[in-house]
Amino acid sequence: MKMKANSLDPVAFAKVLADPTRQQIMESCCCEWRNVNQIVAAVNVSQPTVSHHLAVLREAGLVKAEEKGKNTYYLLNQEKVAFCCGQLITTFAPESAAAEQFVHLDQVK
Amino acid sequence: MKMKANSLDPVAFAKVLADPTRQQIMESCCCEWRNVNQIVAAVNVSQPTVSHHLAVLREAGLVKAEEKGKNTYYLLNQEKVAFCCGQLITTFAPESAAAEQFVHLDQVK
DNA sequence: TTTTCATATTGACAGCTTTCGATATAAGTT
DNA sequence: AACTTATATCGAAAGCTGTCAATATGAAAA
Repeated sequence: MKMKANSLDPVAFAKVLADPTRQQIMESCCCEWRNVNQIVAAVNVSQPTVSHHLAVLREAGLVKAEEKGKNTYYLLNQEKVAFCCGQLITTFAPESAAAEQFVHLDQVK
Repeated sequence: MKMKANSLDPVAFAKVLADPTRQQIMESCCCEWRNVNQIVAAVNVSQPTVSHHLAVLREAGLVKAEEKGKNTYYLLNQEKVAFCCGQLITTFAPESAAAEQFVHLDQVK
């Protein structure tokens, strides 16, 4: 059974998501590897601000980073997002229809 | 088809969740109606602080409130939580296994 | 109607967060 | 080696947020 090293508690997860710029960044690297300049072009803030947000996302394990020459490419960690959302649902919507899908996560609290 | 009056965008939803006290409050009224004193007893902050957080949750539509004599009872809106988590999943984990369950939400963006 | 109890509101303060310009770092280019 | 390009880090300013004590409100109890 695979050991899940870097988990992310529901408060920390929500804090990361609780910013519009960060959500824009997440969308922009959701499904394709994007370098910082591409992300800067997609959101309306300065390059240092984007780097700051990427650091937050990196530290939370919500994006994967890959250096390639001069560039650093980022990709959203969709599986981690899904896992954290599953945590939220089992905790705060345990009796909802949606919760059934996540029962197997078997929260240890 | 039922019109969904008060939606909640993903940033606003995350902001509400992005506080440990608020998550504790949500847990304490997740599955049973609780009055403010009961909630105060369950979390380690003052009564005004709890009232403040309950106001935030109320304004977001994430709790239902019911006055009964001197007391006000609160209950977490699990379906709304589930819906918002579904939004997060379809937006930020669209290629995950979990996303398939939420496809029917058919995001209008 | 006075008192008590439950909850909400107000005002203030401390700490955190977002943002930026300036600068550092470090890799490729000339 | 000097220059450019890509990204990260630093330091500071502005605004937001959580918290509390004090107080207001409003309903039931005495």
